[in-house]
Amino acid sequence: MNRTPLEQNEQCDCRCIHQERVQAAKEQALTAKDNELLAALFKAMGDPNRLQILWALDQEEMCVCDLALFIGVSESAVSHQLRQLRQLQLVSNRRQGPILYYRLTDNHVSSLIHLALEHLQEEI
Amino acid sequence: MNRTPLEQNEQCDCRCIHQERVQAAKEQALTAKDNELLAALFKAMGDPNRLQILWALDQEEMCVCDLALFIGVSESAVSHQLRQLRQLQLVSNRRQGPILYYRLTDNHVSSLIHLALEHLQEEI
DNA sequence: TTAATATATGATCATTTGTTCATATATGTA
DNA sequence: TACATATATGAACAAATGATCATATATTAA
Repeated sequence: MNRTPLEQNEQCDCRCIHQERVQAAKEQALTAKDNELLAALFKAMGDPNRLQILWALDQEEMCVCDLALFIGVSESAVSHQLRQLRQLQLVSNRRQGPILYYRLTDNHVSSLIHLALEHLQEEI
Repeated sequence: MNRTPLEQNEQCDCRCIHQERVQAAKEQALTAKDNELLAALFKAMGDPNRLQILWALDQEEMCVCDLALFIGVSESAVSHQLRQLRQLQLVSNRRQGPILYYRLTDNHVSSLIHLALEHLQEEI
């Protein structure tokens, strides 16, 4: 085929384009920023270890050591993952002496996981 | 620190472990399989281009050419992404002559996206 | 202050990912 | 049949990812 990628507004009258559908899709599309943010959110939840962390924190707050033991990786690895989750504001922590207790920032993540879980269970 | 990762059932009495929390987390944990499947689902939704595809298909079925034009990448790239989404059964297609029209397999994906979007909007 | 604990962070590296390019397959038409 | 169109697929490669290791920081206790 060997074609260069099409520009956003370029039309191509030599292909099976449904121009009106593309146009409608563009009009109803998420903003670039929203799309990026949404994708980042799903991506953060899309790693097995991070998902285990989120699932565990949905039940009870835990410290880094607990989480490391729970999911079976080093504390450093957990800490790196928690940083990502913190940056996306999916988790928060409170300090009690030297220990940081992590928890879910709000219940949105929990809702998403449970909704997705329903999807899985209907699937099979 | 320089420690080897802890095994699933290994205890460590020299750290800040809350043994009962770890135990509870293990008891309530998702099965390994469910965790993997869930993560795979979120991961699939966690790429900007795939998310745009899913969002567009939530409105109307579209062919590969349409999608390529819509998100501004090559048809080959779209086809590769659609394969992933197909393998996870997030999208399905119907053939009409030489053209494959893609659509969302069910409305779960749509629900997930909209729920996540609410999360974003409350966030800001 | 010194030492120990709990966590964070930077560098490194192997693996994974997403795109492109080239090619293959499938359908329709002349 | 031959040819064009629509899509799929495999190889290759750059970029992103996630873990580990070594080290740094923060808190507490001696």
